[in-house]
Amino acid sequence: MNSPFRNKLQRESERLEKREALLLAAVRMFNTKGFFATSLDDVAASLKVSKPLIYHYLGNKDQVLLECVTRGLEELRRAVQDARLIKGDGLGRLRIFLQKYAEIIMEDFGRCVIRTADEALSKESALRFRQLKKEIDTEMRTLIRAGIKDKSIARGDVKMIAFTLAGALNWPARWHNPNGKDSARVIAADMVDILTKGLAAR
Amino acid sequence: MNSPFRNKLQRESERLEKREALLLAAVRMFNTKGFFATSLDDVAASLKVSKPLIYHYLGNKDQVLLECVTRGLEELRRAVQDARLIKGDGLGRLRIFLQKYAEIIMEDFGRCVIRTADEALSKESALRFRQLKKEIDTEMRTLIRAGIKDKSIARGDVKMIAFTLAGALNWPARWHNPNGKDSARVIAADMVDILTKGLAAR
DNA sequence: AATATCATGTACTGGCGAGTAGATTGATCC
DNA sequence: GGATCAATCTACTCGCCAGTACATGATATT
Repeated sequence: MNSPFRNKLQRESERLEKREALLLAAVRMFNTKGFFATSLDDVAASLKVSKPLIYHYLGNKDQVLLECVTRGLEELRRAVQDARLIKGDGLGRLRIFLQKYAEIIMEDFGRCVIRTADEALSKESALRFRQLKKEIDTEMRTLIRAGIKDKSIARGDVKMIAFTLAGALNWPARWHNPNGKDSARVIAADMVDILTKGLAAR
Repeated sequence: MNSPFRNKLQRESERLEKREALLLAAVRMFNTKGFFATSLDDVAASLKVSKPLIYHYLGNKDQVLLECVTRGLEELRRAVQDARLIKGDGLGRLRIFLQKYAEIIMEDFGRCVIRTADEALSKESALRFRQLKKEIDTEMRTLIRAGIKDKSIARGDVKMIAFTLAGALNWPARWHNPNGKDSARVIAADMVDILTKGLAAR
């Protein structure tokens, strides 16, 4: 059951669990109070441990933030790659992706991606951060182009389309309350619908 | 011409000019480096003056930021109020507003409104900040509702429509380079078009 | 001419927070 | 059973930066 003696595997997984808990506490605090207004002492205190423990498990503040955003971007990349494998026309595939994208953006790590500005990271980390974001953007544009090609998406400037969509879907990272009653899924679906059909009455 | 002797009026206007220059230097630096990464010493140094001068003309850091965002929000409010006076159907009026909104968001003070998170301000200032934003949001929703009523805008959840539009139009505050070749007007027009017509081919 | 007001600078204080040194305890390994 | 390693703490250093005290020269006011 719950013996105080652990074998190697248990210790390993316990370590990971602690690491995870620290990272999660950090990202949540970054999201609610903002990166600069959050001290590592705060994060540590919220779990009733001391700051050096964060350095032990996660490294310095820059590394912590980089890992947070990398996780978020990893999820987004998975989403975009999944979308490519789906059957259906370009618009359909894009819609699936957008839905997933918006949902991720309302989760802990995804939200952090949006709320994090380059200045928060060290030069090298910021570079990496931009690279990863660029990847997502590129993939997204590919999806849009495919839709235009198969005529399911209206012709237009692909870059502007991508920015417009991303902007709209990123915004919930700022206002959505994860503890509120509005489900991320419904919000995402609503937004995707508005974006797909447009404002104008048909 | 340029005598070293000034009369009262000239002194007054010179004072305002200096104040303005300081505020502009501040908001630009906030926008490029981020509020927290910008020290008032930095701002002062960029104009080759000393920090206490900023306190003399503008007050403390919180007041500086509050004035920046208030200016941006003031412009936005003017835009929304102008839109109400225009002739035409709801969609037409909304489009005019959205265009103007996006353009403001790509200017110094407008951009600052979007880039500023509540945590950057003192409690009281943040409260005021939220109030002003709320006003814009309310007005915007009124515009949308009018469009739905006169059937120029497709039916839908007004709140979600407002958020989606605002999100899309806010995003350039993060990526648009004011020194780049892309004109704010064209970008704004493109985005408004995409949002109005939607992705789906007709 | 004396005095108040404004513009501006130099030089300081005080606090916060990132990051580190080093101690302690306990478990693991040989 | 000593040597190593992991987990954790306390207690520091050091630099940055908001904000202030105070000086000084210039103008304006009467």
